[in-house]
Amino acid sequence: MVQIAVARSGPRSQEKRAEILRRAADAFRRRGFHATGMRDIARSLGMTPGALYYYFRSKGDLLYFCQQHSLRRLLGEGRAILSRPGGEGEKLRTLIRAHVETLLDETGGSAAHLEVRALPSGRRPWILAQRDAYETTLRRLITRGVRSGAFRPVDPKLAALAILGAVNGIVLWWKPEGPRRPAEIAGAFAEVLVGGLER
Amino acid sequence: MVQIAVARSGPRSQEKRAEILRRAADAFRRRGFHATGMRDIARSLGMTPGALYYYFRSKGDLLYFCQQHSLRRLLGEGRAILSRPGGEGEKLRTLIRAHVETLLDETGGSAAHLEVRALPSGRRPWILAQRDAYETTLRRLITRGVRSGAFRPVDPKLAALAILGAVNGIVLWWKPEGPRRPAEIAGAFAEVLVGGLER
Amino acid sequence: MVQIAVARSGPRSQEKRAEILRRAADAFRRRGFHATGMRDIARSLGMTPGALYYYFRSKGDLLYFCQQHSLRRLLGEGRAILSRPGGEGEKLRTLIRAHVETLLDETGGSAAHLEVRALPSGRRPWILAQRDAYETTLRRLITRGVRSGAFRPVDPKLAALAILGAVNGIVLWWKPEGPRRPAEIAGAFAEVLVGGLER
Amino acid sequence: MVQIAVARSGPRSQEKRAEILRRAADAFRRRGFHATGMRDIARSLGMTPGALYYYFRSKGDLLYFCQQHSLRRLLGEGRAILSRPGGEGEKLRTLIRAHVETLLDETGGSAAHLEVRALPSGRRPWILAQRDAYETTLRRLITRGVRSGAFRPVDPKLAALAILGAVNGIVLWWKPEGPRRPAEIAGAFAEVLVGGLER
DNA sequence: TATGAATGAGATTTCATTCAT
DNA sequence: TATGAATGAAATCTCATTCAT
Repeated sequence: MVQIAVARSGPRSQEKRAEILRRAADAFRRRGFHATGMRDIARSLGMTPGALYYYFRSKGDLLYFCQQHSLRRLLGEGRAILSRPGGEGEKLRTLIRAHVETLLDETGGSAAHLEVRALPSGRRPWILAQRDAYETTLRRLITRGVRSGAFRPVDPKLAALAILGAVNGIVLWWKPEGPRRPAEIAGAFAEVLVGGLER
Repeated sequence: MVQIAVARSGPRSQEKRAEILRRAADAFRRRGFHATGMRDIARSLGMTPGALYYYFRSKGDLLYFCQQHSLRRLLGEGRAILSRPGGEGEKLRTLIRAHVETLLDETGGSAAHLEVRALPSGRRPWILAQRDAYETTLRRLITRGVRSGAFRPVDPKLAALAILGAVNGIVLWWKPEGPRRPAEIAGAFAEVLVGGLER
Repeated sequence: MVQIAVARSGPRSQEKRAEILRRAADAFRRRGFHATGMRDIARSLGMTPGALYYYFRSKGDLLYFCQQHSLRRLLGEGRAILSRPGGEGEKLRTLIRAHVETLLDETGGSAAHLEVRALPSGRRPWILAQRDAYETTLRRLITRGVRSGAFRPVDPKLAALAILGAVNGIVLWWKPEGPRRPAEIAGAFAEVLVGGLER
Repeated sequence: MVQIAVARSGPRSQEKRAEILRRAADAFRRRGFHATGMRDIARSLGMTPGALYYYFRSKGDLLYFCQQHSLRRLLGEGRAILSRPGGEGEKLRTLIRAHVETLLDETGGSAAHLEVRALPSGRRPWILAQRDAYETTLRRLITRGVRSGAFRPVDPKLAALAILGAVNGIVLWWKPEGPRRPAEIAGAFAEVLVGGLER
């Protein structure tokens, strides 16, 4: 089930596909989609550019599967968190922490879900739908918190966007070799962002 | 004084330069720097691509001056706000509102200051310095608030990055033709983001 | 009569035309025809590129008139030298010295007659004819010297080309600010080319 | 050993690289570097312009490797000649003949070492150094001849430049399809430049 | 006479992609 | 499965030239 994100079209080794996605995601995150060439990705894998096309149809598909992987994981975690018992504040903190840690999880190579504009148009709808679903999950949690009185009466949509912007923005400055560990960042962001909602 | 950002190299009408920058910034914001061609910018101005080079040395320079314009304005406003009397909470709200409105001010054509990676290397240091200066301004305000007891004991650097991520992220989804006015967004973000810091 | 090379089409100040040609020739000599832009020439004159077109039809024409000027002078001197009394050896030495000094005469700005390939096709025949005429003059002098016994029995055409190659090549390395004066070079070349190296 | 000039960066068949260099050198020699487009070179090889970039990084590099090839060969021959026994006059004649034949050797595709100004700045120092080394070789031979009394007391530097100018100038007028064979030209030039014209 | 502005053709170069082997 | 080689479209940029003023 875990491999669904990656498994496709028969024999093509899933491991290799996953490895490629990891490197691609890493490159996209560091340099941006357009500034990253297939050459760069291939070189970082010790392959030739042509070989990548045995595993993926196009550069756009590479981006698509990166984002798919990311979003699937985020959405899974998000829904799991929502369905647990507990107060909205605590749930939201947990969700933000999970989001940050997923984003910065190097081995997962995720975090490429920002450059939606670069997606091949045929792939975009699916990603947008998933992204909306995730945003909806988040918004629903906020709405509940507002209703229950746990949160102040904010506009849930804008609050959700503020939170997403803050956490997604991390990838623009964070570097694995930098001083801050993901958990530290995750905790601080959860505190600052949820504190603003709670009464 | 506003035009300083734009005035350079003799006659080359500043108005035209400003007009070009506006359109370029708009295009960069919508499609991203790499996905925007000189053709696109020229067409939106009713010019030929070559004509742009009469006003700007390169596409990278176009980005540079967009960012310069943006940052100059943000920094000016930021410093002005800090030097006024008042509590840190209120100042921070004002600063966030000003930031959002600057970012979304279409006629200013600003908001392109996100794609630092795409800057020509010779131009990057200046932009990074200005960006750091702005971040420092924000961090300093937060630090003061923490010291004065107005804010909770957060890590000022991470708090600043959370706020900046949230507000800068707006340009990724906001469209002039959408339902929300800049002022509305500005107010909501200020509330959510500052509320999290205040005791 | 002297101005014929430059005077054309009525009022257009001949002085200005001459001044432009001097600068153009200088630029062509230093950087080569293709690497020299109309901008460069205009800037060195304190003009705008457009203004040059008031005086000359095209960049190719600029080259043409430079070469015309050069060749006219060389040919005039060459013929004068030939018609004087004296031995062929001495005449050839004088001709070489005159050629070198003309070539390196900065104020004359000549020496641009090397890049024949760059001439507009309509202008080429005239230049080629003049160049041939000059070469013929030189060849004739050598032929006479061979006949008179002053020179060894060389192939006059190849000998002429050797001499021309040697002297024209000077512009590829000589710089006004360098240590050698034109007269010094002229003398040395005349000696080596006419007298040879061996005793 | 000959291929060292060409061997680089892995497989990229050296034969193809050499073939490209030959054509490029030929085109540069005929039309000049700036007047030769990558299109021209590609067409003469039955390729697309883009394909050239699989073998060479840039047009400037094409020029660089042409010159490198030329200079390596010239320098090798020059040094070999100097180290042989014999009188300076005879050695100089041999060197000039070798130089001319190398220059006009079509299959070698050499002779492009004149347009130093067009070299990419990073490549220029190497070429200039090699060129200086060659000139030094020649100058040294002349100096020895002067000391030994075989040559008249000329300025060795200027004499060397005269000889180089004469032989390099050949490429400006020589065409493979013309009437004179390289050996004929080589002999005549050697005779005139070493023996002079006068008896 | 000269300028600011613009044009349009062309140059080099990049890059995702393909394909025979 | 993978590679070397090649393609072709597009991108940025340059530059001689024109033209209204």
